Amino acid sequence: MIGRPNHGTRDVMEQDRPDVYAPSAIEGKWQKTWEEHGTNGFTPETFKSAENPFYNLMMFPYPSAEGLHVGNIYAFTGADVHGRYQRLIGRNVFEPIGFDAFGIHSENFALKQGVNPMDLTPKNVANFTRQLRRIGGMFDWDHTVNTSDPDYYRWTQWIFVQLFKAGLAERKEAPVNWCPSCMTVLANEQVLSGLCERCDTPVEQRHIAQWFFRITDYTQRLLDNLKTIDWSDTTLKAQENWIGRSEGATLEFPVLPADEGVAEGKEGEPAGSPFDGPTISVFTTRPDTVFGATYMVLAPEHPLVEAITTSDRKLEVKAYQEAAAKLDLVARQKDDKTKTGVFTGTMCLNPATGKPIPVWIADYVLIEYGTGAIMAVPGHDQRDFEFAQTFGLPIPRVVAGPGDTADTPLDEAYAGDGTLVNSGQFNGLPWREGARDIVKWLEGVTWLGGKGFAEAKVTYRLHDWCISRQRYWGPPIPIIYCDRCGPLPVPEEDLPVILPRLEDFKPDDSGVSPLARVEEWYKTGCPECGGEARRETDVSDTFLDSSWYFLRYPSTDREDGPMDQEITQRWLPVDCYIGGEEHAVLHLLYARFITMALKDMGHLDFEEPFTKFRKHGLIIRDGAKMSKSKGNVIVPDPIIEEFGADTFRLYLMFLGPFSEGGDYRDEGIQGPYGFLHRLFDTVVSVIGSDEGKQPPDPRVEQKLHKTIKQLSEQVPNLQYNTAIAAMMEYLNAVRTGGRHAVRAEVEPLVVLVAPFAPHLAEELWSRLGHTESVFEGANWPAFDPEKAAEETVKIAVQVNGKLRGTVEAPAGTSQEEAEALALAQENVTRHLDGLTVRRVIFIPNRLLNFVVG
RNA sequence: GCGGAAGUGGCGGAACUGGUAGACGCGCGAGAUUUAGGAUCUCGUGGCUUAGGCCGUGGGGGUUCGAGUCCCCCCUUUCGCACCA
Repeated sequence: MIGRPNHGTRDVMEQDRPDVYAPSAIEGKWQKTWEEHGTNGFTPETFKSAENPFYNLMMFPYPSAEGLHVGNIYAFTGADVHGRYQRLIGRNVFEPIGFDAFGIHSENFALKQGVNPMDLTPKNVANFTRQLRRIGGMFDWDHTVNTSDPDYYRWTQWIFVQLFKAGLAERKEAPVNWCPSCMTVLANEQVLSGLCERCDTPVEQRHIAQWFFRITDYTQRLLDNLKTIDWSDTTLKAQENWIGRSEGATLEFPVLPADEGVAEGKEGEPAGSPFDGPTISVFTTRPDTVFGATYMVLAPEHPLVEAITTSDRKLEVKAYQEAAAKLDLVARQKDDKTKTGVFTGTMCLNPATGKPIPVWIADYVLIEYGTGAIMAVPGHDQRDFEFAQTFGLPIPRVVAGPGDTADTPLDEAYAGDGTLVNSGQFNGLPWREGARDIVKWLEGVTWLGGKGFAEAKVTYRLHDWCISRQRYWGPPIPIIYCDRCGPLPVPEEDLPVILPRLEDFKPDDSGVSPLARVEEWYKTGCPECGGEARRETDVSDTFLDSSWYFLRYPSTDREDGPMDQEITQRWLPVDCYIGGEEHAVLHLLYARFITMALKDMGHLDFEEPFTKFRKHGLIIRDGAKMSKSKGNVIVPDPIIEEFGADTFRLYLMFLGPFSEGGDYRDEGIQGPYGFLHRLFDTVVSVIGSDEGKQPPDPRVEQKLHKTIKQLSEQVPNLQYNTAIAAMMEYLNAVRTGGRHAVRAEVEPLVVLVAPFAPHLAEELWSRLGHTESVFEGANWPAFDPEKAAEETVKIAVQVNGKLRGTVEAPAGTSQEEAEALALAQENVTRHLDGLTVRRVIFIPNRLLNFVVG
């Protein structure tokens, strides 16, 4: 009777047969109802006054021309199940969706197709909207955003202006990552192992004046707050690593004048007094090893290089600097690259030993970390060791590991625990104490106005956020340059600065945006003096668009400000955010920073935007990530057409643990499809034949309460795959042996399945005689612990830990009774025959183990 | 190198604080029903087996009455960061 639909045709034929499950008819009907009456039960009034608000957020998609892919649907379905569950337990759930439509993705695609992103984007958004409705999400279509809409980016620009006014946006010339293929600068976060995140082109270093957000002012807070938010562990770890706190010290190494020869000081006392020349600052996490610093290295780009290079070395140093500049980051960062470098001709004093040491430049020292200079301790740092070996520099030991003496030779750097040796008065100290004491000592060794040679210091890996992009498809940075008044923010009443329509929006290698080619656009008047001025022509990073979209959703009606105070207070921060791990350090970090900054400026009263964050896994197919090049991409539309959105949703959630992802197999969808069929048949079968008079079968009822209990624990924790398995098991129990189900057995199951298969649940709920939506009229069923309790249990009987039988007994059977029952079994007694029982282990209701010898 | 996750049937995956390994589903086998079916229903399905058992959760040790689960060593896969001083 129930046929596998052949691409919908069968389904259409069966639309007139009310006893047959016809997914597309049912889903069409309910989607229409939701469209007419709203998906989530809100009116504009109840939205403002929701008593039990739950903000359920998912990561908004970039609307590609290909349409929604399975990964999107997987993520949105998992989040939607969570939202629908929250609704069934009585929360007022706000579940918005929007479009991250600005950015290089869209622009590159438009370039490739030879179309304008202004034309392409609305088409893509319309297609996404259609698909999102088709999968049955509980999306709030009255509160949607599109980052490329002037009504939205007006406020993106407003945020830029606020940051500028707060001193958190600054323009500085800095070495930046330049992607020669995308022809734009990239944030550090967008460079992966020296390659452009987007196109895998090796990234070059360029010096361009750029706008930066001072996220580093917030480093410690971004780190400390991680302890206060409920996020997936791996995501917290990734943020912690990215922020990269290192504790150590900066040490000062006085530069010896080139012509004064070498004046050795006494050990432990810097030579010369008082010293008044320049010093080289280095950052180290191992100040305890300073006695082993036998040379210094500056990054080739270090500003002191030119000043300290002796005249005889100038040519060689210059050549090295140029060679280093040419190397792209990939080549420079190769692990197995042999160490190169040149001597500057200058010596420094090691402030601990008082001895002169040579200053080199080498590309293994990076300008952007620490001070761009290091003290090299070849005995205890492998990179320094390799360098010292290459250039024949001394490699003394200053830390002795277990079993080492001060003279144990080193055949590689020793970076482990140990005690200090060859370190003057600090010999014998464990290295940690040594580090502390040496810093304290060098702090006290002063020269030049009392400044010491050391200072305890914390360094972070996190850099300021470069947000300028020399591209077209983004919000213009709202800044005006006036020769007289300097860079000024666009007055707030003049926002938005509209992105003009350009027919030629192709980026070029000039280091400026295509907007710089449009004189009538960038020429403007100075907001201060009214004189001739020029707009900033760069646009801002896409990640700025997405750093605050969740703040806008509830306030999309508001036209005179980015956020409505009252609504924001009611709905934010976000109760639960579900998204992919790939944004663990990009989007999630920026969103936290922007939220903190807005809080400090008085626009928000909280500083962490996402109270709870859960990452979802990845759907793979044939053991690999879906990609066009591998040809293993699943196009969702035909599958939804064939099996229905409910089946597709259920299948995706059933594939594996939601947090881990799953392996998509085409045939696997038959399982959930059959389950929904059987559910439909079973529920339909109780209508008319049983109007709630018949009591449920006691065994089925017990199973029902166990199932409710299990789902009530697992669904809120996103453990969907096992929750679905439990529902299948329950339905199997209801149908065991072809028995006839009764209403009380199946009605609660309709509610349990509703978050996963909302259309079918609505249909069955209505057929059961209810007039309201299941999400309005039904409550998540409660379970009765007494009814969920097992009445009889199977106790495993073991002899010496090996299973020899099981006994069935009432729950709570005593050890004596259980033993008696077990000893009545021939298979048990046979194994005890002729042996002494030394001990009996009894775990009530579970296990009985005879220990014999 | 640093940081994290994971190795269980033919496959995806279950297994709470150590307590009957393989739930649920796919696939496969047998049968029923059907004009037919890639539909539905029933039963079976880790391996070996002398049919009593034996062996089985990446490998090797250990703790325990009992280990997928705890401890030690190793192997593999995978993700994030990475010449970060």
